[in-house]
Amino acid sequence: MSSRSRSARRVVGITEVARHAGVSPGTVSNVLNRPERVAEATRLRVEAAIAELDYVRNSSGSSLRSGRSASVGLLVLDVTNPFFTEVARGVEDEAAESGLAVVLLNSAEARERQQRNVRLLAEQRAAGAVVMPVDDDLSDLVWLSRQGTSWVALDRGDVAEDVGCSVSVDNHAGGMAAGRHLVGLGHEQVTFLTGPFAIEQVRRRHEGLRAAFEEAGMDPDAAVRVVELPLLNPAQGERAVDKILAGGPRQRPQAVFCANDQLALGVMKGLGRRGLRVPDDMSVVGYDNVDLADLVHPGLTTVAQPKYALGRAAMRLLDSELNEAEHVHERVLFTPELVVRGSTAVYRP
Amino acid sequence: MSSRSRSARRVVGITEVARHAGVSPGTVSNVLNRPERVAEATRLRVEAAIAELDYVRNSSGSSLRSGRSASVGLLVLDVTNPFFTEVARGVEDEAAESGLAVVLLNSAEARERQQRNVRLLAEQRAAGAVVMPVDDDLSDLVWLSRQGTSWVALDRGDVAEDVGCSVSVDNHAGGMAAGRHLVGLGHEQVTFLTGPFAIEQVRRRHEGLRAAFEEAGMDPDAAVRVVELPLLNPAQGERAVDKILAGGPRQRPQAVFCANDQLALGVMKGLGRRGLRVPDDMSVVGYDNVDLADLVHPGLTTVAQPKYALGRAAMRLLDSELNEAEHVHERVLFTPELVVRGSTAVYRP
DNA sequence: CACCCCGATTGAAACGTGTCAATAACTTTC
DNA sequence: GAAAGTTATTGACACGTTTCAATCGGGGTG
Repeated sequence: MSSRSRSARRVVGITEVARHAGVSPGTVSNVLNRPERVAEATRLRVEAAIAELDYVRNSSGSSLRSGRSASVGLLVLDVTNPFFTEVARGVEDEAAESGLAVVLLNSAEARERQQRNVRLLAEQRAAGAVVMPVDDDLSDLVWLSRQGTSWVALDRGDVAEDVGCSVSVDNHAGGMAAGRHLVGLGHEQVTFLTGPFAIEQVRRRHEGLRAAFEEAGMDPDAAVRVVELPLLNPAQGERAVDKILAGGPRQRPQAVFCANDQLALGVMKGLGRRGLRVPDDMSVVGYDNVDLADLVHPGLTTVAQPKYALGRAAMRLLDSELNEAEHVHERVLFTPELVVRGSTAVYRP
Repeated sequence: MSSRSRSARRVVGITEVARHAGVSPGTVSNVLNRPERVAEATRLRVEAAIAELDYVRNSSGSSLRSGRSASVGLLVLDVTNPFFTEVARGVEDEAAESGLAVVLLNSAEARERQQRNVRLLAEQRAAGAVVMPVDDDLSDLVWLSRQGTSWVALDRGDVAEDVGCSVSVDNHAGGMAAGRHLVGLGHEQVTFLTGPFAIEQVRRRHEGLRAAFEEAGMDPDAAVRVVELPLLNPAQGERAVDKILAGGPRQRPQAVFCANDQLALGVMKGLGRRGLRVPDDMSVVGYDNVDLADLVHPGLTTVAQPKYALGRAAMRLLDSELNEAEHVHERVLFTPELVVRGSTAVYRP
């Protein structure tokens, strides 16, 4: 005997419920969607039938009919990155309140996977999407809106307003906050450790950092050195320590500003392995304020992004775009905040 | 002028493609689903029409017709937990190879949300699901299979084989590995810091830990003390340090075994804040081997779970269940591995 | 009592796809 | 060149839902 019992009872549809309650399918549909239009007595009868037959609505039917499904996609760059998972929580909570289902899709930082996911959303006739694009090329998304699925870009402030909505954090301000903090501590030689400059966010952080030095009357070209890495993960950060220290103790920077906490944590580990102490021998600043920034020792000074709020705002924006008849694209900008912990200290030559 | 251009061109269907290519809709369907049945020439003609009209299939139509959708759900306990996100990667990669779309749903450790998500899967007529259940009560899942959606339980080895498939890691062996390690280092007083014992996994780890002491000829009741917490997160771990140290230096345990890395990292922080050094004053062992276990200082000794492999195996199992005509539920068990880092050391009274 | 009105319900049509039996076109064989 | 066989294509229908114009029934009004 097989252990599957699925075919025992065929899944029931709206018509069977209707027959069972002695009404027409249309009435059942009304009970489900606009209960106020149906008389108390019949409503109760239908609800009883629904319960008795254990009817569960078939969303394929609905969305076939309406042309749209009631779910929104959330395209994240990387499911394993804590930054994105916090954002996901925000999106989910807000969506739940609007009665929308969230399907989380992972682009794994790969353009080709993003494209596949966008296509999937189009095939499912998703109502909308919250997207963190893998790079500056938004043509996939433009195509998506032509297919009738609206979207909101997340963490990408440079989206033109005639293309789509966006919610992001002021990266220039973030870089500047970090820079001012380091300048205030007396640092004069800083390395900016970053991912590819093709990513707009890190470019802006870099500019902000330089602006802080300029503001203090220092020459940013002399003060800020850049080390560019292909990926923003801890292993890369650890390996990059060699490059940071290259040139011997003479030219060693006094502080490292990392484009991301993962990178910063890797750097801290790499420094420790080489016998350098943080912050005595070198200060380290991260970006994002992931949970673990507070767990390492010393705690990581970092630029905090309002991750959860970011997610909520994006979803709220999307929701209003879905409901407004005439929508004008909007741009929402959050301001990040520096969180000072133990990984930065006054520079003592 | 509105900035939305969506209604510019109605989304095209299979019939319009057919007309454009001068064939019947059925032929277009064949081109999409069984291209070998259609003659080369017509196939090319249809493909040209598809490209020209930028046709994208409507999955609502397909799944309405077939009764099942081509996507599988992945129900995780907590999107923010690195353990689950690694598993998610495994599931996604395997699913991509089988041509299945993965929708990731978050139960947020809440029974009520799990229920909502299960219902959502039923409404979408999902082909299957990989589920990490919130607790021992699997009635939601039994209901789900009655609705025709098969599932594989993840990380829950006690699922009866007549109920469903499961893929899990041997928690008893994991607890035992940690225990043997601590015994070997000479520890005689260990605290097991854990989440609710209602969770089967942590019960088994506890048993394994005790078994290791028993094996060494020691009395587990005397050697192992249990501190139970409501949740398994870093903040809880940090706060629990008070309980661990309660009773003064005399009765202080020599080591702490945590049911989870997050907890262990919190404990390490809490200990550091109280001026206790790891591993000199106390050894700490975690469970999971998340990325960050290797980034803190000292590195966290922990029981590694094959997270990615776990996800892949679960998805593979689900896929075979979906394709086999006669399926017999299966149970797959992985063995965890102890990773020794700097957080544990020989006990020196 | 005829009329109208109004709320509640119905019936039919449509959404886009997949299936399958039936047909058409074409090839081979004698 | 006709019959038999093979391959390619068609046409119609079903899936479950929603919508909307049409209908029904009952109560109030003139």
